[in-house]
Amino acid sequence: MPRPSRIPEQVLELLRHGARHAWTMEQITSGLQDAGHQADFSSVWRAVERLLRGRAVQRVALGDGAARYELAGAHHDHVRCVHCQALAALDCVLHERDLRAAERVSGWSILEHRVVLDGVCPKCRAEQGPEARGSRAAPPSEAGLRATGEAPAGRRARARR
Amino acid sequence: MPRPSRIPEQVLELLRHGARHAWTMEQITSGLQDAGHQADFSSVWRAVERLLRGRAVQRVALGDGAARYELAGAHHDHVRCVHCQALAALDCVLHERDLRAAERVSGWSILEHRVVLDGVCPKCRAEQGPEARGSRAAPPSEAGLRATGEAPAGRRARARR
DNA sequence: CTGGATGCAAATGTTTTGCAGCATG
DNA sequence: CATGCTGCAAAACATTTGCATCCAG
Repeated sequence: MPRPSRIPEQVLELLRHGARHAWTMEQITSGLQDAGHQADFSSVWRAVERLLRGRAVQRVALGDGAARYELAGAHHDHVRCVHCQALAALDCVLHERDLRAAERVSGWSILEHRVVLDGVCPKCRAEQGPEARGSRAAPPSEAGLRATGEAPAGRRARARR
Repeated sequence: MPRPSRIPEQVLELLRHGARHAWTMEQITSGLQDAGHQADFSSVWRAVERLLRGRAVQRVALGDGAARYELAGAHHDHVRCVHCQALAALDCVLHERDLRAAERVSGWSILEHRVVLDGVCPKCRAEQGPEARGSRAAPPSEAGLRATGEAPAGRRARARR
């Protein structure tokens, strides 16, 4: 084989021990660079692609237009704060029996699932007021669709989409 | 008011009666054009944005890099075939009680949820073989990650991401 | 007239690929 | 000394915005 393919390992290392649940490609790249590894974006991209194919990493779409990657296995779902865009992991909220039921009803075989919840984090609920609580159906105006705050853990500057 | 703002209405009409569950921006645009409406992409984009703000339409991320839009309300989850990329709607598989439980455990207020299941549609399971069934954890090689087939209902030519 | 909607074009951001070089087995 | 990983650059895509224009009120 050619070069010992360090980047995939470095990516795994980062995903295992980094302080984040789901990483954008850019976050992975700069994460590696911060760790002292010289890593080109496209090399990282290809490494992640390989890891995806090898089922070591999975892609999650949080609905904000940026693809995130996280370790496969240790399954967890995600909650995103509609105010500050904070992201947290949750123990799986979808039960096997519900998946089985869905299989029976639909006729599909279900292999994986990804759940993204939109909500309000405890911090924002405390700060920005209790009016964000409870109203599950249709909040009055357009609050939250274009959240203004910034995420705690340094997300990208521009809130796309 | 200015021009009678026909595009948002046309978009809603399309989403209500079109033969699709979730539409990409491009699908909406060409759908309107096929319906005889002259619709510029950016005008459609802004119309959808308005509909999003007005809570008439919601965005769903299926994880393939293209944002989809669908009517708000009539909530349903999505299953996507890892072989042929077909997309189907499912009755909600996530129960209120599980959401409440997640709220209690996490301390977040949960407003919305989006579930995307990956699986194998009945057609592909019949055609491409039963080996795709059952193996929930880690399929042998890399089957499905780069599905080769094309979706039944005319999806875009290139399978991006 | 006025203000918002529209169309066209271009900017922005992200993902993906082409290609040459190069380090290991 | 061939293979497949790397890096750099650019292409391909998708999303978003600027701006002049247009039109119902």
